[in-house]
Amino acid sequence: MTPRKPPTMADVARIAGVSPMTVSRAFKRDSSVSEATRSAILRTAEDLGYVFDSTASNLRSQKTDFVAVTIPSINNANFADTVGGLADGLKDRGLQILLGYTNYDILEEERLIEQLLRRRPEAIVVTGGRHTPRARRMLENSGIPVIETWDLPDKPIGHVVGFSNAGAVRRMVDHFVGQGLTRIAFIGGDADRDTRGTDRRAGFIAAMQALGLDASRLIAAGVPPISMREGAEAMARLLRDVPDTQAVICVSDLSAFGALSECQRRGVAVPADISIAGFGDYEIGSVCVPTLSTINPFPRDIGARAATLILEALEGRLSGPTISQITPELLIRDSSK
Amino acid sequence: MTPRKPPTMADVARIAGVSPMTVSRAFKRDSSVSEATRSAILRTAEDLGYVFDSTASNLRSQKTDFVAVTIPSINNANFADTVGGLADGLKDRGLQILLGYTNYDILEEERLIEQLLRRRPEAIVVTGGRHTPRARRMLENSGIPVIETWDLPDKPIGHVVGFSNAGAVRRMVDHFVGQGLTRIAFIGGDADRDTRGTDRRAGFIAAMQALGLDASRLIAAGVPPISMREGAEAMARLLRDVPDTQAVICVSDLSAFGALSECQRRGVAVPADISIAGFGDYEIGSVCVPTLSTINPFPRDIGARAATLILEALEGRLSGPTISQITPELLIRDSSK
DNA sequence: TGGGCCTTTGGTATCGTTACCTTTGGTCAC
DNA sequence: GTGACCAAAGGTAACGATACCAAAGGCCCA
Repeated sequence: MTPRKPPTMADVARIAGVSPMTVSRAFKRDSSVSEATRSAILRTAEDLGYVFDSTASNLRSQKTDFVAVTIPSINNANFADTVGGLADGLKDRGLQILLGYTNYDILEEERLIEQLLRRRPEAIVVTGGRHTPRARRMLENSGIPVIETWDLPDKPIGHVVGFSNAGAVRRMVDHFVGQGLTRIAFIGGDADRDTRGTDRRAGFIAAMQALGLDASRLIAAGVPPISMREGAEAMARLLRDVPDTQAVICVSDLSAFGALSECQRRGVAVPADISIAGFGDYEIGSVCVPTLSTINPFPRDIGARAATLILEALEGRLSGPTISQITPELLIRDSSK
Repeated sequence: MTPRKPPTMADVARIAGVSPMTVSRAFKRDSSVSEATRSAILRTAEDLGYVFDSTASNLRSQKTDFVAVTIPSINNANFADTVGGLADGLKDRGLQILLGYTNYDILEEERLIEQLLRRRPEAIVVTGGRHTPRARRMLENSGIPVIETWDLPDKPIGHVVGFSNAGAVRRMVDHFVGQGLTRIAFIGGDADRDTRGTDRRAGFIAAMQALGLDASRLIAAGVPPISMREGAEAMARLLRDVPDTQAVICVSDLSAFGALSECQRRGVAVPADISIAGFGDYEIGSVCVPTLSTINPFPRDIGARAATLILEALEGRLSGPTISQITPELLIRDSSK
C-alpha cells in the first residue's frame, strides 16, 4: 500500500472539471460561484477525502482566523468562563481560539506570547496588566488588537476589559466593618506571581489602614493559585495563631471553601464564630452550607466583551484604545450574615 | 506615519549580511550555524522587531507543531488535568496544543474535528470513543496519529488511553453491597449526550441487575454536564420520592457534592442516614465534610500517556495501534463509611 | 603538497492556496 | 444592433519560509 499524498485543490479542480480558483471560491462563503457548481465541487471534495489546507490559505491571505489567548491556568473555572464567553462571541465569525497558559508566571507569559505571535493571530487577549518589558514590546509592535483583561492596568497596551481587584476587596472590607467586625484577616498566596491575588491583598491592606484598622492578619497559604486544601491549612493556622479573628477574606472561593470546611471540622461556627468571604463567585459558593459571601467579577462577560472589542477592532469600527470597565457584584450570603 | 510591513527573514538576512537560509538556520535548534553568526542574527532580528512567521514555515515544511485536542467542556477540572498532562508532555518537543470543545455534542465534535484537521495538526486527541460516521472517516483518513481517551471504544480508530467507565461504577456498587447496602440510587444526566455519563449509568444498571438488585432508582438531573446545583436538586427529589434509599452514586464529584450539601441542608446525616459516592476525584471531594468516596481515573496520567504515545508515534517507534488501559482507583472516604 | 573530509554558508525551487486581473457569455435598455 | 453591465469562471503570480543540492574554506594526514 502506497501512502498516497493527500489531495489538493488542484486535484479536486481537475476531477470536478473546473479551475482551482473556482474550487477555492466554493470553499468560501460569499463568493460568486453558482450554487450548482459549488455543490458539485463540495461533493467531489468529500468523495476524494479532500481536507482544506489552512496553512496554505493562512500564508497567501495573511489571515489565520486565530485569536490568541493567555490565561494563568487552564484549571480555573473563572478563566474558563472568560474563554468560554470569548469563544462564543468569536465563533460566528469563524475565529478560533489559540490558547496558552502561563502558570501565573510572567516569564512564562513572555515565552508564550512570542510563541503565539509567531502563529500570526488576528488579535491577542492576555490576562492581567503586568508583563515583562520584552513581552510588552512584542505586544505593542504586533500590529494586532491587544486586549488586557481581569485588571485595570496603569498603562494599558491596547484595549482593556477589567475591574479593580483592590477596589472589589475594599467593598468586602467595608461590608464586614459595617457589621461591626474589625478584626479581619486575609488569606492569600505567599508570592507575587499571581498579580491579581497580590492586588487583592494590597486592596485589603489599603482598605484596613484607611479605616485605621490592623491590617497585619495576613495568612500566606502557599504558591498561587491557592487550592481548597491550602485554604483549609491557612484557616487552621489562623485559628491557632490569631483566634480572636472575627472575619476572613480569602483570595478566591476555592480557598474560602477550604477555610469553611476546616471550621466545620473543628466545630467553629460560621458565621457565628467567624465570618468568611471568598472571591470569584464559583459555583461551590452558592451550593455549600453555609453559602459563601463573595464577589462576582462576571468572568463570562469579560470574555464576551473582549470578543466584541476584537470584532469591532478588526472591522475598523474602533477609533482608539477602549477601557471596558466591569463592576463586580458584592454577594452577601450566609457565611457572613 | 506609514504602517510599514513587518520585516521578513530576507530583511534580517540583508541587514545581518548573510543569506536567508542562514537566518532560517539560526532560528532552528540543532542546525549548523556558528555560534557567532547565530547570535549576531538573533540580535539583528530582535533589533528589527522581527517575529518568526510560522505560517510560512508550516506550509513549506509541512509541519505545524500542533497537536489538536477535543474535550467536552473547557470548564471541567478532570479534562483540564488531562490537557495539562498532555501539554506538559509535549512542551519539550515544541508541540503546541490546539484546543476545541464539543459541549458534549458529537455533531459539534464533527464540525470541530474538521476545523482542527484543516490546520494540519501532527496528531489529534479526542475525548471519548463515540463519533459521527463522518467524524470517524475524517479521523481514519487524516494520516496522523489519532488517540481516543477517557473510554475503551469497541472499535478504536487508532490508539487509546482510557478505562471502562461502566467497570469503575461496578466496583463502587460492589463496595456498597459489601457493606450491606442494597437500596442504591444513581444520579446522572437525563440525556445521552455525555457518553461517559451514559456508560456509568449503564454500568450501574448492569452491576445491580447482576446482583439481583433493583436498578430502577435512577434520578435524571438535567442536561449534562450535571452541576452541583443539579446534584442538590436531584438529591432533594430522591429523598422525597424514594426515602428508603441507603446509598447513592453520582455521575461526578460535583453532583455528589451538591447532593451532600442538600443532605446537610435537610439534616440528613451522611453516611449514617445515606451514603454518597462521586466520580472523578475532584479536589472538593477530599476537602468537604464529610469527605467524598469517589473514583480516581487519573486524568493527568491520561494526558501524560497520550503525550508519550504521540511522541512515539511521530518518531515511528510504534508498530501498531496501542491500547493503554488506566486502572481507576476506588477511594473510600467518610461519605460511605 | 594534495586529496579526503567536515563545518559552515549560499542559491533555487517549492509548499497549496488566494489576490488581482482578465475573459466569457448572457441580459437589458435604448 | 450595440454598448453597458453583471455574474461566473479562469490565468498568473505571490505569500515567506525551508528542502535540497552545491560550494567554499579549513584541517588533518599521508
